[in-house]
Order: sequence, then C-alpha cells, then structure tokens
Amino acid sequence: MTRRQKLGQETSATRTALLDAAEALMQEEGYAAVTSRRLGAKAGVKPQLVHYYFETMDELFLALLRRRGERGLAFAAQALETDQPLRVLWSQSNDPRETALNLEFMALANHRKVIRAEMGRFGDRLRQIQEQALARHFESRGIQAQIPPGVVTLLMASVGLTLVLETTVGMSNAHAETEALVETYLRQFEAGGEAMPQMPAVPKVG
Amino acid sequence: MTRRQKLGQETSATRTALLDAAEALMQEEGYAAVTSRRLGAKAGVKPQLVHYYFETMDELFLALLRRRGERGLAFAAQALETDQPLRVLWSQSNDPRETALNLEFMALANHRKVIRAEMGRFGDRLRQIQEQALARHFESRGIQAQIPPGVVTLLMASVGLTLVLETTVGMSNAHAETEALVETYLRQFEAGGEAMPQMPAVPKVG
DNA sequence: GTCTATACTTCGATAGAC
DNA sequence: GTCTATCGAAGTATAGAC
Repeated sequence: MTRRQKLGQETSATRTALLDAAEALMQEEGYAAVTSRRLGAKAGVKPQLVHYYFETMDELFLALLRRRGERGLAFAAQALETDQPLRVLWSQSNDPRETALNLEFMALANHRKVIRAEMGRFGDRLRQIQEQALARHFESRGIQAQIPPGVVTLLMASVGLTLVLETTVGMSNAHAETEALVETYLRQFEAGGEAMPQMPAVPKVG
Repeated sequence: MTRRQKLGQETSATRTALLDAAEALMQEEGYAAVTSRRLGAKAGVKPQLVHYYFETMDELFLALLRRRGERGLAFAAQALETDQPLRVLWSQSNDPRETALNLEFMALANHRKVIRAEMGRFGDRLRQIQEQALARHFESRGIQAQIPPGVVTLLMASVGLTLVLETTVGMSNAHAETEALVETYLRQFEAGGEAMPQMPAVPKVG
C-alpha cells in the first residue's frame, strides 16, 4: 500500500462543493452521471480533485449518503416534534425530489455492498425515530392503537413512495381515491380518538 | 441523415442474445453496467453489434423494457384468472428479482423521457388488468367493496414493494406485523364475504 | 442483411509538482 | 496539505467490408 493515508479534510470548502455537485448531478441525471469529470466541471474544480478528497467514486457516494442521512434524520426528528406526527410522516413521504434521490441510492445499494449496508442503517434509524414519535403520541393521549406504530409508519411510507413514483411516470389511476382514503385516516387520527379503528367511508364500487 | 434505415431483424438470434444479456447485466450490476462492451462480452459477440441492432443504448433499453412489459402483462393477465386474484396480486408484488429490475428502469425513467413515457404506459396497462380482475371478482360474488379495486391494487403493490426494498437493505422492523396484517386481509377476502370491511385484530400497542 | 475495423471521447486512478 | 499532468482502460458510435 503506497496510498496516501490522509485525504482532504472534512471541513474543506472544495470537498463540500464536490458533494453538493454530486447531489445535484445525481438528482438531475442519475448516479451514472456522477463521474469525476462532470463533477469537477459542475463544482468548478479540476476532475482530479475528486480523487484527492475521495479515494474512489464509491467513497464519494458513501460520503454523500452519510451527509444526506444525518441531515435527514435530524430534520425528521425535529419535524416529528409536533402534535400531528402522522401528518408530518405523510407529507415527508411525498417529496418527489427526496424520492428521486433515494431511488438512485436504492439502485446503487442493489449492487454495492457498502452502500446497501449504510442505507439499511439509516433506514433503521429513521424508522425508529418515526415509530417512537408515533408511540409517544399514542401514549401521551392514551390511544389504544389497533395497528402498531411501526406498521403505520411503514404503510405511510409505502403509499407515499408509490404515489410519487407512479406520478413521475404519468400514472394517476386510483391516486385521488387513495389520497382521500389516507386523508380520512389522518382526520380521524387527528380528531384524537382511536388510531385507524376501521375503514372510513369511501366511494363504493359496483 | 445518412443513417441506415433498417437495423437488424427482431427475429435475429443475436438480437435476442443481446437483450437477454442486457437484462441479466442490469439485474446483476445495474443499468450503468449495460455498456456495448460488456454486453458484447456477455452475449459472446463483438461489442459493435450492439449498435447494429440498436441505434443507441437508449433504444436497447427501450426494446428491453417493451419485451419485459409485454411478457409481464401477459403473465399477469394469465395469473389473475383465478378465484384468488388478491393473493396473486400480493405474491406478484413480492418478487425481489422483478423489483430490482423495475427499480433500475424507474431510475432510468427518472432521467430519460422516452423510457419514462413507456414505463407509464405499461404501468397503466398492468394496473388496469389487475383492477379489472379484482372488479370482476367482486361482481361475480356480489361483493360490495368498501375500497375500490384500483385502490386495493395500489395498496398491495405499495406494501409489497416497500417490504422487498427494505429487506434488500437489511431492514426488517415491523415487517412481520405488516405481513400478518396483509395475511389477515387476504383470509377475510378469501372467506368470500366483504372486501376488507374493517381492520382485523392485530397486536395492540401500549 | 450481417458483422468488423477503427475513430475519437470520456472514464477512474496515480505519480509527482507546488 | 492541496492540486495537476498524464496514463491505460473503457465508453459510444460510424464507415465500410463481407
């Protein structure tokens, strides 16, 4: 190993600029567009600098994932300090930009072990934050939830993700009715009573 | 335009081999790994042949998407000719390999207009097939569904997708309870009565 | 109609200058 | 500690041989 031991400092402005450029490129054109050359051009520095601050491209993706992850967790924790945690959960699962970036990282995770592991760790931490916020809410109001907080958060995230993904490709079938269904849940929940005790009234079929 | 008008025939064995190789590569290493050189190596032909059969790499992705799409629609239509369409829906939304490939195409769709449009068309057709199968089932049994078939199919797909994605990155929190919840729904549904009339009993919290 | 020789662009990475 | 000159490999695409 004749490799240099110490790379650029985390406080370096250049390093930050490269991570910013990577995030933008990834969102606009996908992870495959994140190359040292395009990154350098976008950040206004020489492409070789990428390899000074990050040993490999995978290291860069990992650093970006960690930065995004920590920020996201902090933001979620702060936003969930509310008396309507379910609504916060729902609105956070409906962000197209975040979803697009998460999708890129999921695709990366499918094929790179280190990214997969890091994604799992952040996912677990986020889910835990969400679940605990919901559990606190239940407890403080004496709600006897019929569906465990963890399942509620998973369902919210699921439906939000699917609606965003489908909308992206121009699909809209059953979206309005699904959103109405969720909205009814949220209202019931906010009314303070039981957490989703039963299916709400919804347009019937047949 | 001095470009040749006619490319390789659809019946060409080489063309099929290239599409097969592309599908395998995409699943194993992601869309970014689908390059003319690697494709040629995998299919056992010269890389330049890729550009004989497909004008650009985007054309190749599009051709693969269409092949997969048509096959998928035919398979879904056939599988949904059952007296348990909901269970078929559920099991189809739980295929990790299909999910991984769909994720790759979704990531591609996020950044390429033609792929996005084609994804939307296939998605709409699939959803329609699923919804109609469910609607037929409701009607033939005189079920008054409280949730419209389109919403049911969307929910099934959502939860299935999320469980697969999370499992991929090693997350498992609330999975067992969510699966139990879905299973209870399916049982109720298969029992022939009402379609998901209310939330089933589930482990309580607090 | 099918395939190959070849052009030229962009890639990640490193050795070495400042 | 920070950055640049440069390399060999890999990328898409086309002109032209069979």
